[in-house]
Amino acid sequence: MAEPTVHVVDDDEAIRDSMTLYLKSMGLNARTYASAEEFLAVPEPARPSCLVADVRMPGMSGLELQKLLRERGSSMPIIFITGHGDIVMAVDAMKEGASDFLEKPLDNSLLLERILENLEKDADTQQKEHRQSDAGEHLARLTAREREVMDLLVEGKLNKVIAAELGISVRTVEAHRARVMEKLGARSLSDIVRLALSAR
Amino acid sequence: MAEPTVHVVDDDEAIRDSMTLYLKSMGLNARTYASAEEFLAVPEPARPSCLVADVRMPGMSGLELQKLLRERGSSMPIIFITGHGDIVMAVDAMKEGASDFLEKPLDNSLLLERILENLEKDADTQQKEHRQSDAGEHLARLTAREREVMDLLVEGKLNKVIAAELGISVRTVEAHRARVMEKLGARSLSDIVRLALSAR
DNA sequence: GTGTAAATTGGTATTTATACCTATACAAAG
DNA sequence: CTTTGTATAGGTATAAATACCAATTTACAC
Repeated sequence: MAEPTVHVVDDDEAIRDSMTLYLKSMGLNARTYASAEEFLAVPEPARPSCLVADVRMPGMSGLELQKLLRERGSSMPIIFITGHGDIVMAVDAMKEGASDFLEKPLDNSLLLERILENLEKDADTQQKEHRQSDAGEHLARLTAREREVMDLLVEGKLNKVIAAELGISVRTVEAHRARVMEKLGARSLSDIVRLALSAR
Repeated sequence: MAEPTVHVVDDDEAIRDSMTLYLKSMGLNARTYASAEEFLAVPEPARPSCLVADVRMPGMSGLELQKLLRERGSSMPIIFITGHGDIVMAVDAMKEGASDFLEKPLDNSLLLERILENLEKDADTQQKEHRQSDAGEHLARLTAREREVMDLLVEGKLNKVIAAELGISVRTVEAHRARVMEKLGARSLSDIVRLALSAR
């Protein structure tokens, strides 16, 4: 597993510096960005990661950054920090999937605790996503016809039923079925079913 | 599906009355409770339901009520309302799985909107939970031996392999397998696999 | 056009699973 | 003691899947 990293996005240089100093003193990898735009400009960080972002910043706000990341499909945990937040803002952020919402002035040990929680959670998330994308890649290797046959197979239909539904011979279904098993590295029907279910 | 119902828990009678009046005028079923204790005293409400609870109340607080319900395994959506809340309180509630956190004075149309969202979401949740408990009940009907056979079956093993592993004849495995299919109402192996996976 | 991947179909033999049937042994519950 | 449920095992016949083999057609890219 890659080195866990904390990504700090805040327009206030003093905060960036002190936070980085603190996190590094606690043995954590930390990177800083002066704006949401700067964070988005770098290649997607390796996981497990945790984003610590100010809500109010010149340019793109922390909440807009969150929205963009989620649309982009990133599930990176986000801890918001704010000097002048209110309940509505906090609740909205949480509903959009923020992990936490802390007020300045920051309690460093509290922040660290939350960061560690989220790094751990993200490691699990990453594993799960990895399994899913593995399954997805395997499925992507199937041709359209093979995929059709597999879907019907997963529904529990017999080769002869599949053949009838697709208007082809049982022999052809058998051929496709064998190819599906081979491409997916499955040794039994239950492997196929599990793979199909885990991929969605 | 049962009638969707809103459960209002607030110690302020004026708020209970006005909210009930409003919700009923909008065609919703509403029940009121003067305290968390009173809500807990009644039998668990039918779903889909949505709980609207004040945070600060004499006796048990709204947040304590939420904690208790979650421990009890209830997934009922909860909308908190509060007159003197702060960010920490709201964030904690959201992290514990609250659906929303609104401040008094309440905007009735906003509240209604959130309630409707949550009733809809709860209908889905209920369906999902129903399927899961169905699966669980079916599995509970199996004898220990049948369950053993089923587990190996789900792992993709052939009858003869199962027979060897359990030290019994293939015939017996076939008998158990047939009983499993019958008890679970499964028409194919993939039904079994799906059921086994959805039950955990 | 030529080549490649995909989809299609067939033969044969073997292995598995299924659908019926019956039957014995044992333990717990009535 | 009898009944019920469970686990065990077998017979027979059919249906289905698998493991090998080989072949034709079609569509798309180079």
